[in-house]
Amino acid sequence: MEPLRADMFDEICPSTLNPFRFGRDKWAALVIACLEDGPRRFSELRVPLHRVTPKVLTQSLRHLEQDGLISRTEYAVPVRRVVYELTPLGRSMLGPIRAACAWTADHWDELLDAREAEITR
Amino acid sequence: MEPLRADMFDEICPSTLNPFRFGRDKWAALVIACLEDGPRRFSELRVPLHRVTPKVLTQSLRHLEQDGLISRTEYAVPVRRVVYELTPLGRSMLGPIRAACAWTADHWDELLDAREAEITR
DNA sequence: CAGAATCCACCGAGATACTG
DNA sequence: CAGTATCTCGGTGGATTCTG
Repeated sequence: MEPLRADMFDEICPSTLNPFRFGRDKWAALVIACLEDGPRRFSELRVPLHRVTPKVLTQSLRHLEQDGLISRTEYAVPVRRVVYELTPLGRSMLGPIRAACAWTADHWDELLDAREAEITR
Repeated sequence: MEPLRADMFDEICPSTLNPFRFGRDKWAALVIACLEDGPRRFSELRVPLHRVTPKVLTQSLRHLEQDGLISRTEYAVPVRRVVYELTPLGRSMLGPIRAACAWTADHWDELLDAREAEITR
């Protein structure tokens, strides 16, 4: 599994232009995206989510856990490690999420146009 | 086109249990649902959305309009009427929305269980 | 009828600093 | 390493009252 890139969410995410939201809070969708390829450690998640403070990231992870979408596993040896992973329930969300993302990609220009027309009005 | 029922969204909507959200604000998804079958007047929308104050409903409608998802048309005769309608862009969202709603319906019990397990912990 | 104006409470989110 | 503890601030959503 490849490491997550630091610029994974630069520029566009999260944008208010996107009319779809997943999870309870602002960063939930990005966390889910990070976990698509497999389990990740807290510090691994912090790389692409470097604009999120640890407090807020923890909050988001707790919410996802409370909703049964991710699981949290703690190891003490050889060093302290906490691993987050999509549950089967969380993984089953990926289908509708992909449908929504495809729609957004297809209509991004229209969304942009609508917002820009509003500004110049 | 049938009138919208007053109990259309009673009981469950909007629930924090649902991990999908459409539009920018709390009520956007319900407005879209109301417009699925065709154009509706402001006062028609107020029937199923009776728990939403007119100010907040107007806000939500304005947001949807700014995002190009609905259109607003005003008539003065014979009486004042303002009609809201899904744009083609808004209508094209219905596909992914249905996918998300189907997922939620399929996994509602699991979502409920996860939240309840959290409470008793 | 279709809102606008005003005021207010809450909560999500961020900054900063600290810890088992 | 993986978080907590405070504090703060702004924005969303709601109650109430008023209007072209």
